[in-house]
Amino acid sequence: MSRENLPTRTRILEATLKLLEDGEGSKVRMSDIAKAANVSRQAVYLHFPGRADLLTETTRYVDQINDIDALLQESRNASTGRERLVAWVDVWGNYIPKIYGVAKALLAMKDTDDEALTAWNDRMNAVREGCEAVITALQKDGALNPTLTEKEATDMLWTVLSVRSWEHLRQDCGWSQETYIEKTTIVLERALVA
Amino acid sequence: MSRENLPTRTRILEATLKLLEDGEGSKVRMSDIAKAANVSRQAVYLHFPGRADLLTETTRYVDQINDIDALLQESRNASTGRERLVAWVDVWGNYIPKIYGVAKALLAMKDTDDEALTAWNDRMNAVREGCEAVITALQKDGALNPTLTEKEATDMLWTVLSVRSWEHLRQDCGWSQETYIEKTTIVLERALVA
DNA sequence: CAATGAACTTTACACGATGTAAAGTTGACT
DNA sequence: AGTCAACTTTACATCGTGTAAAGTTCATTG
Repeated sequence: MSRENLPTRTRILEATLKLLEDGEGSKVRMSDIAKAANVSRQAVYLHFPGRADLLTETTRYVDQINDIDALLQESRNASTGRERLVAWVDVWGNYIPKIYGVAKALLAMKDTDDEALTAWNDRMNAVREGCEAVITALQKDGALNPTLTEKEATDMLWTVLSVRSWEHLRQDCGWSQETYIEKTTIVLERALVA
Repeated sequence: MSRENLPTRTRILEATLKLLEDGEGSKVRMSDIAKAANVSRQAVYLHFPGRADLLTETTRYVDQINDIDALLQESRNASTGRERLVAWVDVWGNYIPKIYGVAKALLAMKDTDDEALTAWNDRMNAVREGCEAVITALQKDGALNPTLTEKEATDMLWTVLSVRSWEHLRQDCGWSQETYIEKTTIVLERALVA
């Protein structure tokens, strides 16, 4: 296993990621992560100040692995606003499953832990900017639903594309990822495009 | 204060409700509730087996106070499917703020506590039935967006009207309750009505 | 070749929250 | 006076996070 040769810090991040990904709602504890990374529980605290930091570093790790910047760039290439909306739903909507495990853990922490809250808000504001860019493009085309302001449209897009909505549709409603992308796109087009 | 004369069980429920309502994300503990109800912490366990039970009983208490059954009935009076959609968004959308405090606490527990999960699912399935009735009415009128099946439309409506979406729009986006109702209605009409 | 130092392990403990257990208090009703 | 129900008080078990400090291992370097 190549895993044994990785530096400890990386092994901890990988272990965290793995446990959060296939852990079905089961609460992942620091000791679980340590065990999975083959280090002592204390070693985890040697590399990360606390649980919140570990989780936020893990999201960064995921972003790095998936080269999120390149993905985001992709959706900016579309020419019309409408195409850009479709591309954005595709890019972000298909990225959610990759971060879901960590996101869920972070979301659960943000009610009690300030650092987790800040970390989560930072990431979600980045998503909001993506949404805003789409709406601006639509507006420029004169293709924005006139009953919504740009802010309202951005917020609505942001909400429908939130991790919570994805979770609801995929887990509680049993939708496949394909259906999620397809139907969400349809609904958003009708809702936002004039 | 009339509060002093109420039976202990009710006083505990009221205290729980109050704390969850104005507690700004602050975690409400059993001891906080006991203190607010003017009883010992142990007395709470005398009336409710545990935290999860207390929270679910509190939601029932809220439903009772607000006579939810009457409210739900109201939205069934509309004649056309479209009117029914609008009425439903109005009724349920305006009910969410009343349960939000308790809902949030229950949502936070459902990841770790099975009883909380069951209680929450029960309540949300009732909401889904409301959504389903709206979509069925739309379909009967031949007014349902033909690119969505009845199930998909129901799920989508359910998702947009979820507590999480309300939370996102009202807290994270800073929308007023009026804007929430108004814009959500507009978006859902465009998305679901042919 | 010893000495140093970095990276871990081991052991132990403090803290906060839920929940359990059991003995003591109070007041009404019989 | 005695009993019962509805509490209070005190104490303790459990779990997970986080802190503290001493001990081990091993590679580097003077």
